[in-house]
Amino acid sequence: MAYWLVKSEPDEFSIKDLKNRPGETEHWDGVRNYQARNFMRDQMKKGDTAFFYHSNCDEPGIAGVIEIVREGYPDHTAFDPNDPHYDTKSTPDNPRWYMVDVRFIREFKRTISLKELKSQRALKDMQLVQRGNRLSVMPVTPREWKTITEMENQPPVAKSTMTKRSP
DNA sequence: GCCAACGTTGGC
DNA sequence: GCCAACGTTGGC
Repeated sequence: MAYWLVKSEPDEFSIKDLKNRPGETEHWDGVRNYQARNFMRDQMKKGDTAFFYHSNCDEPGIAGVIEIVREGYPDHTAFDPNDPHYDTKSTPDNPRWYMVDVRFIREFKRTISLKELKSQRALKDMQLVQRGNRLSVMPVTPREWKTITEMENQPPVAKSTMTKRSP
């Protein structure tokens, strides 16, 4: 089983929104980047798990875990002229964009913030924390996965607060 | 095939 | 809202 990370803006679609969907399942549509598409179309497998990352919000970071329940198939939102992700170059006969179906597994007890991920030496090579990274679907190594899931149970304590004295 | 212009992402 | 870092587009 492979590990992944997928990004979504919580104002548009959050991990809570996924949990509230029928069957806690939804298709991951709207990806319009070739590298991300290739991952979904070619490499994501049923049973793979992924981190649900909240981007472009107050506290960017990983909010929980989801599972791939259906492998890559054409993203029909690209065929819909009324959809914001409509693409005239994608047709049912020759689809350009793909999506997968995902199911909610669990929400982390706390969001593991991007800031915290960046501060972890073990994650310094992770694609997510590299400068200028904009990819919305990316692989996560088993080691990175383990590191991050363990971080959930180790609430970050800022050094500045550790040295503070009680009044 | 080069590259400038443009559009988007996403942290801050 | 700003802007750096990208990806895409299209003229040549």
